Amino acid sequence: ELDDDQNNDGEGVWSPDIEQSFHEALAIYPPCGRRKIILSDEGKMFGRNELISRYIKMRTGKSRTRKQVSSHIQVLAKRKSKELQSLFKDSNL
Amino acid sequence: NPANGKTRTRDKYRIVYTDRQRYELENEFTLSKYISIPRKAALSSALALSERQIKIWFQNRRAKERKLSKKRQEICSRQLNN
DNA sequence: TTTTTATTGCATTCCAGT
DNA sequence: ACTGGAATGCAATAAAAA
Repeated sequence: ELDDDQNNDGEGVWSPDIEQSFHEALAIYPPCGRRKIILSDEGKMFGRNELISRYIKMRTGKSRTRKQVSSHIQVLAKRKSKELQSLFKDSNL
Repeated sequence: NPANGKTRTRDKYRIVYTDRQRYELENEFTLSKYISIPRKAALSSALALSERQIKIWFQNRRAKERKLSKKRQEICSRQLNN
C-alpha cells in the first residue's frame, strides 16, 4: 500500500516553510484572536482557520486542512502555557 | 487534587498507585474499555486521583490490551506455519 | 528486561456560537 | 449548516519501579 499523499512532502507536517506561512497568516488575519466570527462573505462562510489554510496553500502550495490548523494552534497554546508556568518555578507552592 | 493540568513535578517523575486504586480501575475496565465522563468523575473522587490521571490510566490500559492482542496474534500465526 | 505512570505531536470527536 | 476550539484518542517515547 503506497501511502504517499500528494499533499505532503518528505518533511514533517509543520516544516519550516509551512510554519512560516502559518505565522504570517496569524499576523495578517486577526493580529491576535478577538475578531468577530461573522466571517461570512456573500454566500460562502469563512472561518479564521480556513483563511489560514488557504493562505498556506497560496504561499507554499501545500494543503493543510482547517482541522490541522486547529490542532496546531492548540499545541502551540499548550506549549506557551507550559513555558509560562515553568517560569514561575516553585517560588510559592 | 483538582489542580492545573500538570501531574509530573521535579521531585516525583511518577507516583505508584495503591493496590486498591489498581483494583478499582481494573474492575472498571472490565465493564467498559472507555470511561464515561460521570464514571470518571466518580472514580476520581473515590480513588483520590485527578480526572486526568483516570483518563491517562485508561489510555495506557488500552495500549496494553493492544500490545497483548498483538502478541496473541503472533502466537497464532506461529502455530499455523510451524 | 518488563511493567507502570506520564508527556508530546499529531489527528478525531464532541460542544456549542452565529 | 457552517464554523473554531476543547476534549479525547493514539503512537511513540521517557523514566521509575518491579
